[in-house]
Amino acid sequence: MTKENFIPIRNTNQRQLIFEYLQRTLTHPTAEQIFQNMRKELPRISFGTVYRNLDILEKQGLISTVIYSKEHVRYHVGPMNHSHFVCNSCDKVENIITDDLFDMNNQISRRHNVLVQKYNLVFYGLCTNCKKM
Amino acid sequence: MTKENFIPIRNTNQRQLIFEYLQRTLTHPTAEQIFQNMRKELPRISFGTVYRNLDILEKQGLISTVIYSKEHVRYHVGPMNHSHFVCNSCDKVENIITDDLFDMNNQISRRHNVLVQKYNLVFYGLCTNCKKM
DNA sequence: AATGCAATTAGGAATTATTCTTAATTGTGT
DNA sequence: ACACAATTAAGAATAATTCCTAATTGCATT
Repeated sequence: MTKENFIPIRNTNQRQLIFEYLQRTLTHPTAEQIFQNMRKELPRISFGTVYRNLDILEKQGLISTVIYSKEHVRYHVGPMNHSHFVCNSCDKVENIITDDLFDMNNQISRRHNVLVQKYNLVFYGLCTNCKKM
Repeated sequence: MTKENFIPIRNTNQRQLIFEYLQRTLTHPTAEQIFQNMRKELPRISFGTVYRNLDILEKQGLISTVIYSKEHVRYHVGPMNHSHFVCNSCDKVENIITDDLFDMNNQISRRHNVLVQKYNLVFYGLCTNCKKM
């Protein structure tokens, strides 16, 4: 990293609080939900600040994004170490342990001569409750 | 299927031509790209018609959608029998054969007591060309 | 502790993908 | 050929995200 293209990242209160909120929440909130929650602690926060900080936190590798649907991107702390199941009927989200796929990035990288940096795997269907009905 | 909730699907020229376009194209076009291409054959087609017909074709199981990014949903003919790799640098898309994951829907269904109907798996990274630079 | 400056912020406007509304058109069963 | 419901074109409406700008703030260096 040369001096010219090094852009320092400052520790701002907004970014710190957004990260702490993501750490303590168990759901995988949307940007809208994050914005609404941050307003409790930072009444003057803006949507732009939320989006910009989510991007920065993701670039730093501190959070991951999951694309569940075309309408909503979701965020959660830490790297992606599991997948998600979304119920088509009630929109509930479940975490899915997919250890068996752990080595997939390397496999695909080798097989296709590319560099896989991450993957996004989402299952859709009916959850335990909804499939009964 | 009872008589009351049976809604007949008519064979319209627009839907037929959209489907034929998807059959002959090798890329996985976005709704915008589909719209632009259809205008060559149907100069008066509207965006609403494209979206509505893509939904209908997907419900009929004739096409599938892939969510690559929060900006763009992509469409392609037939059921999802492969995954995709998207280059973070040049946005190129490659098809990835993932036969090994074929039984995944059933496995997850059993393990989590849900009904998995489909999955969406996208890999992100650097393609053969871009990783050289 | 004060200063300088670049990174960041709030606020709101702009953009973009998608959905909705409505009157006119068209496919299909009779 | 008719009737009627499904579909269409056209454009307005909605919603998620990005962009713009002037004001603010974190931090390195006095």
